[in-house]
Amino acid sequence: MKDLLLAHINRHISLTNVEEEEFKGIIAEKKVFRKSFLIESGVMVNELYYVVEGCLKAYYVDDLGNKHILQFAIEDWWITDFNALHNNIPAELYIEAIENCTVLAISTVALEELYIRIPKFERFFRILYTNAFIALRKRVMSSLHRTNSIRYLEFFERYPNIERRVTNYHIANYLGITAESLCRIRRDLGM
Amino acid sequence: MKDLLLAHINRHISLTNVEEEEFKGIIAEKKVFRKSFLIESGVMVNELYYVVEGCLKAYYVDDLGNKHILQFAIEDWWITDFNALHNNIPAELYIEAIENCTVLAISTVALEELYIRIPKFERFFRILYTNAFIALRKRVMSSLHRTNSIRYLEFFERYPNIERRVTNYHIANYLGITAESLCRIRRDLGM
DNA sequence: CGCGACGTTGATTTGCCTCAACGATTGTGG
DNA sequence: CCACAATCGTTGAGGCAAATCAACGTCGCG
Repeated sequence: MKDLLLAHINRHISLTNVEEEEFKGIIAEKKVFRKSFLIESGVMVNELYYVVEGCLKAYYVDDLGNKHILQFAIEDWWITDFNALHNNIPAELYIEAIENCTVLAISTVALEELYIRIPKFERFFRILYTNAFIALRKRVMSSLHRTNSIRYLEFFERYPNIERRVTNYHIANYLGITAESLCRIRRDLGM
Repeated sequence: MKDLLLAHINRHISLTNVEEEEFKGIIAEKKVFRKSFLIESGVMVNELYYVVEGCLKAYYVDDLGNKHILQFAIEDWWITDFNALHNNIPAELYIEAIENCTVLAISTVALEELYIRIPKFERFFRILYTNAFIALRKRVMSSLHRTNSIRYLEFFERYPNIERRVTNYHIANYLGITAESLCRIRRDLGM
């Protein structure tokens, strides 16, 4: 269970057995059932989540009550309300399970202490956030300057394993277009 | 000159005089004149740039030859082709000076060595990339789910000091809309 | 001076949203 | 296990916001 996460981490840094054990001490397994929430708007956030199994979505609700999906997460992905977590402000996002999930929760307070004892973790998260930043820049390029049809195809390249696990409505929402438009795009693409 | 950068870094970590001197050793001052390039598409990238003075833009050119501005940078901002830098692939972006600039160049090879000697820098860049990631998520939310008029106003909140330094054409391009549309938005807002 | 970059306005087109309807599928409670 | 409700995918009609295309005045610069 926690080994999946350790393998993920060891792709970027090398941990000794002692360090692995110490890290295991600050992570806790959580089950989240379909339609229930890991984070709800307004709460304080102090954990980062790594998905071991299942599928979740992060969305916010605007002034008009419309939901907007910002991120999906499946196995081997990270999710939380990063803005709330790092700036110690109440969550703006809802993080809801689309399937029954198993996640590993990491308390940032414990993580901060760990950074001091084992700076290698600082390195790991530097690399992780750098990669996340780069991936988001690609998404900005895609969302601003490409047709919706191409953006739909790019979605599948980026999330090849999500297609059958979320509805088209979800994908349309993530792309910022209506479900009807997405349906017509799919028709025109012969899908 | 380099003190501006050290002050920037010391907002997140505390460096001793010795560490500051060591860091100064891996940064080099560069002048970039208006309309000249810090990075051009196709070249290999091995430096990160901190802007001491001036204004630059990062853009890419699509298959149809259209430019798309991804980022501006002014004093106290960082800029480079992060994807090319971190994945050791040729640059996709052009980084061009809009004004005559002074930047500080940090070689990532030297930086990697510094991370090992002084892990505090790993911490600094972890925090820097985390903040950049969070800021980009806000931009994604803005670009996908808000009207162009609101996005234009949000641009000024985010870049309050850029308004008089770049043309409306640049801003429109950054927002992914046409200059004509932006002009009409400005008219309707009474600007 | 003359050229090019920039900002602005108008006319037309177009892609997407909105609203509405309906069949298929899934889920749920009696 | 069936009946009914909710969700999902799909299609059509109509409208709107922004793109496109075109034109023109202003400004700064070589």
